[in-house]
Amino acid sequence: MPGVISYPIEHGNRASAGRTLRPDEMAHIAELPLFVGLAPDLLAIALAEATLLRCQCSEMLFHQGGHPHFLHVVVDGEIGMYGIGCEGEETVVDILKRGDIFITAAALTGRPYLMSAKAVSPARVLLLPAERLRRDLQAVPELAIAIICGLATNFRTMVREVKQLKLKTAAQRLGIYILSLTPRRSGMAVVWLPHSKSLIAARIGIRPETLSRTFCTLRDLGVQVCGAKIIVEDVECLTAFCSQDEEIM
Amino acid sequence: MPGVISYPIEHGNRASAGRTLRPDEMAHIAELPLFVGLAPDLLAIALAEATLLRCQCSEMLFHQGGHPHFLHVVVDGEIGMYGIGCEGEETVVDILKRGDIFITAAALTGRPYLMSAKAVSPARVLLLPAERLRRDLQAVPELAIAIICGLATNFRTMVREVKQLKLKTAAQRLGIYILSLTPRRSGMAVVWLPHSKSLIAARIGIRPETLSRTFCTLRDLGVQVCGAKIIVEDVECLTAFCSQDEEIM
DNA sequence: CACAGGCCTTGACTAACGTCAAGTCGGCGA
DNA sequence: TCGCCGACTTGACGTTAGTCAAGGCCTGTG
Repeated sequence: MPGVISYPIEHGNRASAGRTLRPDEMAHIAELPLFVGLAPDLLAIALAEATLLRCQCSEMLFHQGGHPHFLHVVVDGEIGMYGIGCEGEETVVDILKRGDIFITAAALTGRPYLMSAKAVSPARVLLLPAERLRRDLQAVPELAIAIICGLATNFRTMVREVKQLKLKTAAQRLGIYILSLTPRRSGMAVVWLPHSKSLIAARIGIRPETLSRTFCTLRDLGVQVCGAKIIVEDVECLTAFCSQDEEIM
Repeated sequence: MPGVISYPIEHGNRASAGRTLRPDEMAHIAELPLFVGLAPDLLAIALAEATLLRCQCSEMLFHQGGHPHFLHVVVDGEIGMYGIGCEGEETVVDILKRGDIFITAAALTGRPYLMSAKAVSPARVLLLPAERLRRDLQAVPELAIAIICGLATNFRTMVREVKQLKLKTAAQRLGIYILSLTPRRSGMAVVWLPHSKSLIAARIGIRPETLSRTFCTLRDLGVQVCGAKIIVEDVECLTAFCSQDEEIM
């Protein structure tokens, strides 16, 4: 598994993983969806033992199978969640961005990580000690509810993922991915791929070779590819091809 | 979509969905993992407006796209969670049994159902009004934590599902399914399929025809099929074939 | 400038799984 | 008992995506 086990340090398992927070960081963190609406004193409780981890691009945060000690929150940048197969095959289960909480499930239940995490851009990640958090949840109902909402959102993302994998073709999944990059609901759209094509391939569950070919398939539907720039001539046409109902898919 | 849209009543959307609880039912419900450890007075709060829904086999509980009004908890029997594609193709995302909570995510966030629910055996389902529950979560931290644990477990189930779909072949997924039916970790095992083969096929994401053929593939690994009875000659051999690490897969 | 190393693309081939169409088997009601 | 229906199996074939190999293109580096 090249590139995967070559990082010896698992931040998720280090007690001294990050630094304590500076005031400006504190302010930046208070604006995260998880914490907005939380009274300043409750925020202080929640962040009392929190630290901030700075990651370089492609740095591993932790490995599948390891044991969690922190709840992670993405403050900046993007984190890829990888599933690793028995022969070291990697697949990308999700790519998280600012505000997303991850491994809530592992951290709160004490079960081992089901996924590995790797920064796919330079990133900063807030670490909340799991044991402390479990106590805070009892004391701060608002925090518990925020965690529930985060977890609920993550759960729904996974359900969509399962449905897509079972009910859509590769071309449809790619189309859905492209559509997720544009706010436009009709007419023409120009989008830029935010990741390398191999990462996107792993994200939608195909090989890079297949991704190339799948882009060719979409060309007949008015999707032009030029490097990382994608021109969708008719968003509605692509939406129809993907049979995409945003709300429930 | 035969059999799916033919049930006009959506219990999930009816205010008078079930009956209030009898004492014996109350006791049966108090033993659910969601509620054990909850003090009797807190349990009374949580169940104050709860009702019990009795479902016949293959009765629809609600449809994908609908709007949730209740948190559902399986008290008895089994509930299939179905994803429905644009042409009416059905796939089974999960099959829930006693103790499992479902559509927590939809009920608590107020978003539409991502899945349809259908009883796959006669079943009883506890309905907790969503609005009431949201208030209770504030008042009863123990309840919030129980909900978090339930959601976390559900989330991890979905992550496993995604990893399996992306990293395992149909034969491996079937093997993993069979292994999930036996507590044995080595030697010989006899298991009985708890569902029809077409349901199992939808569960692991293949067609019924492919399931038949896949059973033939597993025969070479010492898996004998006789109706619903499955004999696994060597559990470890099958486990190795599936590259199955229970903990993290 | 040459060159190495990624990343992406393309082609030829293969494997896995789906589709369509019979056909079998067992259960159940008239 | 008969006949029907639904669930399952089997065969033939098609489609989709994976595999392997080669080559292009860009970028960073000596």
